[in-house]
Parts: sequence; C-alpha cells; structure tokens
Amino acid sequence: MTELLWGKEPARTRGPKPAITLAEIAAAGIAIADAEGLDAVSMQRVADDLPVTKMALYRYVPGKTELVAVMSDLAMGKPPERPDGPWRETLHTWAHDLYDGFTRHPWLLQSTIGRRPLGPNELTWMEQGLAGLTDTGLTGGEQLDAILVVTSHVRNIAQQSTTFPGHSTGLTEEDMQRSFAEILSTEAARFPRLVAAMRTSAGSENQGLEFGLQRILDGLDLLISSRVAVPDGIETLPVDRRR
Amino acid sequence: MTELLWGKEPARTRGPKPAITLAEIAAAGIAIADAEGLDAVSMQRVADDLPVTKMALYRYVPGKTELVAVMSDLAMGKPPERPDGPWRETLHTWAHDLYDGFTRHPWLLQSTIGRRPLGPNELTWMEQGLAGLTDTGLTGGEQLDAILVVTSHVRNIAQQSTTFPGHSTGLTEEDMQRSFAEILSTEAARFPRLVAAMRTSAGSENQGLEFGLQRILDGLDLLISSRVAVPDGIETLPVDRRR
DNA sequence: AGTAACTGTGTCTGCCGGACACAATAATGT
DNA sequence: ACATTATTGTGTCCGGCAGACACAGTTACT
Repeated sequence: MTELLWGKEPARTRGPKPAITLAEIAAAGIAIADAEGLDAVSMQRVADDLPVTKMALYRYVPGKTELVAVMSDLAMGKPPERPDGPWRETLHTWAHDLYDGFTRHPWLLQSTIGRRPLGPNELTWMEQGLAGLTDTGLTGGEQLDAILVVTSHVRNIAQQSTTFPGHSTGLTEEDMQRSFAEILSTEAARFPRLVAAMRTSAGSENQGLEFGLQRILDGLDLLISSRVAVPDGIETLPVDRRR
Repeated sequence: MTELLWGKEPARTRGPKPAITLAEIAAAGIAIADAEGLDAVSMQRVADDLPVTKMALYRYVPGKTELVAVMSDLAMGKPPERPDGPWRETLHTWAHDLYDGFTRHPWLLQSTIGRRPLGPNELTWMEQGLAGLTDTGLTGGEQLDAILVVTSHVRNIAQQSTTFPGHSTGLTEEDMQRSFAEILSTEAARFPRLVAAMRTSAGSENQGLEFGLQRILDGLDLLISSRVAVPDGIETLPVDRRR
C-alpha cells in the first residue's frame, strides 16, 4: 500500500514486460470517477478503458481499496506554488486552492474520509499549509489543528454543494428543493428559527466558504496575536476565552 | 422518500397485516451498522435479523438508499434538551452533543454526506443550533453558515479519529502508524515543517475538537461583538478583516 | 538449452441490489 | 355468506461486483 502510494519502482527482473503501468490504471480510474462518479469505478470498467482484462489489474494493485487510494493522491495533485506573504493571506489562498481541487474531483470527498494511509501529494498539501504558519508562534500541534480545521471547513462546504452521482434517489435537484420547501412549510411550527433563517437568507447562497473561513481566520488571528504580543522574557498566560 | 423520513402512516386498508414495521427494519439496520459498520448493512443481512425475507423489505422501503436515510435520521436522534444560556456556551455544548452522536454511530459520517433529503431529527438539530444564535444580531444566512462551520468541524474531527470497518486495507492501526512514521523519516527532507510539527505535538493528541471549536467561537464572537456594539440608529460598516 | 520468475487470461464463487410473478391474506361491496 | 380486490410475503432470476485460482505464454538468468 505504502509502496504503491509512494511510487516505489518494482525493479523489473524477468518475465514479460508489463503491458500497462500503475499510472495509466490510476489515470483511467480518475477519468471515470470524474465523468461518472466514484461508484462507476469498478475493476471491470477500468480494465475496459485499458488494453487488458479485469484480472490483469490485480498484478499492479492488490485490490480496489488501494487503487482508489492511488487515484485519490494522484487526483489531489500538488498544491500550486504560491509566493510568501502574511500568514492570513497565505492560508486564505491555500484554502481556496484546496476548494478548487475538491470541486475539480468531487469524488475525493468520498474517497478521502477516515483514517487512511497518506500519499505524497496529500502530505505536500499539509506541508504547504503549515508553511504559512511557521512564524506565527503557534506550537506544532496548534499548527496541525489549525490547518485541520480549515481543511474540514473547505471539505464540508464543497460537499454541501455537490450531489454525488451513484446513490441517487431518483429525485432531481428540483424535486428535492420542492419537497423540502413543502416540509418546511407544513412543519413550520416545529422549526420556527430554521424557517426564519432560511427566509432571510434566500438568494444569498454559496457564501458559506468565505463566511466560515473568515471566522476561522479571525479566531486564529486572535490566538496568534496573543502569542506574538508577548515581549521576550515576559511570561503571561494567553487569555482563556473558553466557554 | 420524504414520506418515509417523516413517518407518514401508510393508512392501512385491506390485505394481510404487515409482519413488521419500518421502525423495526431501521432498528435492525442501525444495530448492524453500529456493530459491523455501514458496509455490513445489506438487505439480506437486515432481513436475517427479522422474521421476513429480503424481498419483503421492499414492501416497506423503495430501496437501500432510502433505508439508510431512515436509519440515519433515526440514529441521529433528537438533540438533548439544554437550558438556555449565553450563545457561546450554548453552541459549545451543542457541538459536543453533536460530536457524541457521531462517535456513538460513526457510520453516520458516511451516510450523511452531500445533498440529501433531510429528516425531522436532522432539522431539529439545526433548529436547536440556531436557537442559541437568535439574539446575536447575526442575519439568518449568517446563523446558518455559523452552525454549518461548527458542524463541519465536529464531523471532520469525529471522522479523523474513526477507522471505518469495511474498506479496510488489512492493515492494523499499528501497521499504519508504523509505516507512516517510516515514510516521514525517510522523506523528512521533503516535509520539514510537517516533521517538526508532528514531533512537537507528539503526545498531545485529540485536542483537535476543542482547539478548532474555540477558534471558530472566537471568530464568531468577533463578528457578533461588532454587530451588537452598534447602537440603535447609527449605521456603521463592520470591520472588513478579509485577506 | 533449460529453468525460474513474471504477466495476462478465463473460469468460478459468493455477494450484492433489485425486478417480477405468484400465492396467501384480509377488508370491502353485494 | 360470498365474491372481489388490494395488499403482503416468498421464491426465482438477472446483471454486476470483488476477488481466488489455475494455466499458458513470455522473458531473463544460469
């Protein structure tokens, strides 16, 4: 698994030359996932797009799980190079770059959940995210937690605006909207604040990414300011804002 | 679908009495998902735990998608009743309640992604979350975005600490940790900040929930303060902290 | 030339979701 | 009381899925 993700060469010896490469398999899988969703990616379907049979794929990949892992790390790609700048701006564009990646390959939201082996590209994203925070006075753990909370937010915003093909209910987007509106009106008494909030927010959709991002960055700013504001040699406790 | 989620009675007429109920089916499914993961929930497996055959389930549920939706809303349950209090405290405990729910039924993290029809319990959670924010001066859209960002954070923290049974790679948790440490040491040159951050954060695991939560609440606090600080009748623009 | 390692193929199994025809059941109309 | 009719549960069947395995062909090393 780890070897696959990190592209260790199998060091060819004897036997026939492989007809394809792991990269080609992954590329075929990515193309299918992009076009038809992750559920459309089956070993058979991938093999159909390559000059081999289904079972030949198992010479390159132990199982489907691993194939998807390789696909995921590859599709994620390297983060774009960005010039240095103030941490807030850096993290802000980093978040947007991440968001772009997830909208380019929405199935990544399905394939990269839970504990899993991390590939080189995913680690590079983390490294890049940490880069902006090195001079902020945050501890290592805090830096990790910081990019984690940003990642979480970006992921879920991207998720929210995505309808995954595959486990569709047969309902169109329209149908869902309508039945939701219907429920909300018939059950309005049970959800007064929800109804009110949705009424006043109608029309101003898709602000979620920036709103949450700004709140998170504001929160980080507060913590960072309290850290760097401490002159050398003077010990103070940061303001405890919990509760 | 909507009817199922909202428990509309099918209004019995003629024909044999149903041997089971939708609630029983959902309960069986939840039990399986809790014990063996969402992937272990198949129509056959659910029917095995009930006095009917697999195909009988389709008299109660149009398909597996809908079954999982019903299971999810039911497993989510109603949010615990909490006394009123300051918005920050309210939202804080709300987030922890949500976290508890996700750790009780980790498969909810898999089954409740993307756009989907929302059930009564899920809406009640939203309503409850909004309840704490009504007197904060935030607009409806901002309130929704606020609870969304909190939810996102809670979800991804819960996700992070969960290993989903089902698409396991055969690796134990230990193996994964070890191979990760190995990679990180051999490739340390490529990920200097990551290595540094992980070294200094070793031991202080599982702080992610509180850390991110406090940052988010701090950020919200800043926005809310800027709103309520505006005396009646005086128009001011909130400080633009973007970038 | 012989052997050993490696690749691709075809066949097979067990699982999945779901379509469909059919018999049993229970309320309704006469 | 009896026929009608809607509804329930069952058994069978289909296509698709991941993967195990034996086997034949291919290549490099001895």
